[in-house]
Amino acid sequence: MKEKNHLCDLNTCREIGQSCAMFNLRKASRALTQLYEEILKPSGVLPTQFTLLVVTRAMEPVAISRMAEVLVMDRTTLTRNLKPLEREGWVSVRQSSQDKRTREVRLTKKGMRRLERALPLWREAQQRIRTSLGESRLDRMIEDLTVVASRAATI
Amino acid sequence: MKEKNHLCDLNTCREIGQSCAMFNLRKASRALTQLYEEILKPSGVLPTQFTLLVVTRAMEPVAISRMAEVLVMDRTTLTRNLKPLEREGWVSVRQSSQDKRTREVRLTKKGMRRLERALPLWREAQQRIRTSLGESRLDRMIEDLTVVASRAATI
DNA sequence: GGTTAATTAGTGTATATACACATATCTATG
DNA sequence: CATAGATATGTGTATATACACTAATTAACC
Repeated sequence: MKEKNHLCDLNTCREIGQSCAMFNLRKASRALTQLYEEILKPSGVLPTQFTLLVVTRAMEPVAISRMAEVLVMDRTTLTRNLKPLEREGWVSVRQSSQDKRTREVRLTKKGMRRLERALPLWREAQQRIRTSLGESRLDRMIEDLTVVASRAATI
Repeated sequence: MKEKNHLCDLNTCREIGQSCAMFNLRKASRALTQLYEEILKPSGVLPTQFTLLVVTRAMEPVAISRMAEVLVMDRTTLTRNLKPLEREGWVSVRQSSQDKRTREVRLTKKGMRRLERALPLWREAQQRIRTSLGESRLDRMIEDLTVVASRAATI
């Protein structure tokens, strides 16, 4: 008997480490983020910042809430994540003329140049993980991740 | 021509948002973490804290570096993530008697009780995403994530 | 046995994340 | 058109994350 009285006996906890979706997702996220961070380093752009530059470019001009929605990121988190980019002058965040509540994010020329500098490095990082995992497996995983992101937000 | 002169033309940036492994992994990670956080809330245990309790339980007594390695987490991050758990009295972190450099993490009785309280909620969260995705798909994804975590750390 | 290497860990600083709460603006309704 | 409800945003606070640097201890080598 011993341990078996507990919900969280040893075997259970070892099993959780291998089966928990959240744990494994966060772990992989840390690992991959570190890889991208290292490769992106020469460009002076951090992983999240690269993402924000790309999404800004793809959606500009875009309201903070709308952008946060696409990123599945809390609105207030995005506000704060944009600060370093504003400070560097890579993006501008200005009040909309139509709706004075809304603040619109845009990529600046400087931000565009920085993104151009980071892009080849991103390709390198992407290629490395792609080669290591195999194309079909990576594509499959990204598809799964997309589903998780949309489901988790609505379940 | 117009935009095509840039490496980061519109279509490229839109494509990156859909194909970047890092972006999609982080996005899914945020989404799933929010789901688990909401469900775990009544237990007073945050997602990362739940993970630390489980891993501590599975490995105790365990050195910080060893635990960080398993978590694919920077050692200094783990040191700081353990602080709230120490403050709550859920884990103890004490110098090893064998090696005075090493500090060993252990689950306390209080931590065990808290973990017992959180476990049913974790099962609920796990079940929800499992049902939503389908067992085989979730298992497959977790397998892929495990490979990513180990590969990314060594590439 | 003493000096150097390697190992283990913490701090300073900066970014990333989100909840609770507060503020400003807009829209719809009477 | 005044006001109530909805919408868009920012701040305070706490946790999560990692790099650069530093300190202490151990192991290895001569």
